[in-house]
Amino acid sequence: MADPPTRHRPTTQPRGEDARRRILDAALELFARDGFDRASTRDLAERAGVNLPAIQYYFGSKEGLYRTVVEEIIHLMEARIGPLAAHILAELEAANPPRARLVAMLREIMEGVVGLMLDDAAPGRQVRQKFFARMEAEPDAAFEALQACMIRSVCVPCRLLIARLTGLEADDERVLLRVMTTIGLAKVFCGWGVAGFLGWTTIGPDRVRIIQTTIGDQIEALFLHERSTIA
Amino acid sequence: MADPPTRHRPTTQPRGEDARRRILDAALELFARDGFDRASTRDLAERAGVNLPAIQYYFGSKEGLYRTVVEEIIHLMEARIGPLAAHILAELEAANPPRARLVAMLREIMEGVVGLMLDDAAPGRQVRQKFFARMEAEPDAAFEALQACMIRSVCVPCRLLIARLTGLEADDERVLLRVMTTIGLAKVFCGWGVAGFLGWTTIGPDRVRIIQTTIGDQIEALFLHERSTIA
DNA sequence: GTCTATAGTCGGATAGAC
DNA sequence: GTCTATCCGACTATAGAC
Repeated sequence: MADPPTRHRPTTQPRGEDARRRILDAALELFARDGFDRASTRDLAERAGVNLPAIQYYFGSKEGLYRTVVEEIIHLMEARIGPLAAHILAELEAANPPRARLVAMLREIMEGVVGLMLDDAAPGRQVRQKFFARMEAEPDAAFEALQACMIRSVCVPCRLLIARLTGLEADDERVLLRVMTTIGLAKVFCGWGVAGFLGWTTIGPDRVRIIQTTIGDQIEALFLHERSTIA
Repeated sequence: MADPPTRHRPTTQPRGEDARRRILDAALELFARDGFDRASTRDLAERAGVNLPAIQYYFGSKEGLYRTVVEEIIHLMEARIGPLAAHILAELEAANPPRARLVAMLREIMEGVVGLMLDDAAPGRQVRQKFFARMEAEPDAAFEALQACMIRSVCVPCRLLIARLTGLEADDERVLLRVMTTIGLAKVFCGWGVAGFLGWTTIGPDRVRIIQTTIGDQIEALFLHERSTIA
């Protein structure tokens, strides 16, 4: 998995850019479905409607293509939940929001995560879910950036919010543990279980809303009252 | 690592079973670390201290060895949390336990799961965690049995308990959603984040206890009061 | 039962024509 | 930039001696 920096030619030619795009789309789907190893470059080229060497030409190597795919996922994540995280950090630094507002922000960020993961939009929900699952199974070098993105956009704001809500220091172990469980409330819905266990074949915007409400309500139940300071 | 020179002489008595066992141990570790595809039979044979064809001899094929490894994991799970699940089901059928008892049982089963996953005992915690993560990433045929085991031992009891606690039917969608979030409370600790995010290098019995308490306390906060009937 | 040697296959990468 | 044909390494599995 660690080849030297290849000569990776991202030239922006009209005809080339189209082939490049098609390879990227096919790779996103195939890597998610089969994983890095099982996805063969032959199958990939066929699906993309290009010839085999095109992969080496545009991305240097199979792994170069893989890294590019992961980077695309990261950009999607960053664009969707990055601004929200930044806003929360700014608001926390500028003022000392009341308890209800802190809980609302916590709700917002966790609902944002599942909204992003379960949204049946462009690159396909199942693809994203598979990629997300693989991130945990294979602590790949390419995935470290994705993990870092999640920590920056989700864990850090979540941690600061819970520190305020519990009245503990941000690096207190109890805060970290509650960050984990709070994330867990939403994270279960990012795995296989959503379709399988709930018996849902599709997840429309209405069902996303139901899940978000479920998570949000429980966050309120856990944090809205002062009692939670003890835990 | 290497056994003392006392029985260095291969008298070919239990030699077959011994080799089989060593292959199985090496496979458990290697499949967890590298996954099915990346783990090569050559590496495996070397680590197990046997020759290459021994794998075909004892397990028929690489995939046969893989299935056997997964079955071992399933047996471990079944032995640890199966009896608890059976007991809960029996108690629910025989009587109508008070609210506090229902919550206690819910606590017990979720704490049992993380206890099993994080216990630094025999086959190694990290191995189990990796296998668990892979189960989600690769909906393998061999893993379906493991998923079925988890549903039978965790999801079903959890579902019945939450149905009683909320006063809803067991197949109500709201019950299923709360089963998901409740499992989520514990499931986050079965992934990579435990060591990484919490900054722990090892997880001793004391830390397992802390995690269990965290989860249990929040289950109580969510279910102990009648308010939860609304969600 | 154990081992050496090898068969047969597949997949990633490359050379070089167009 | 695109393609055909090919190389080469790695892998699983097996044949057959001991």
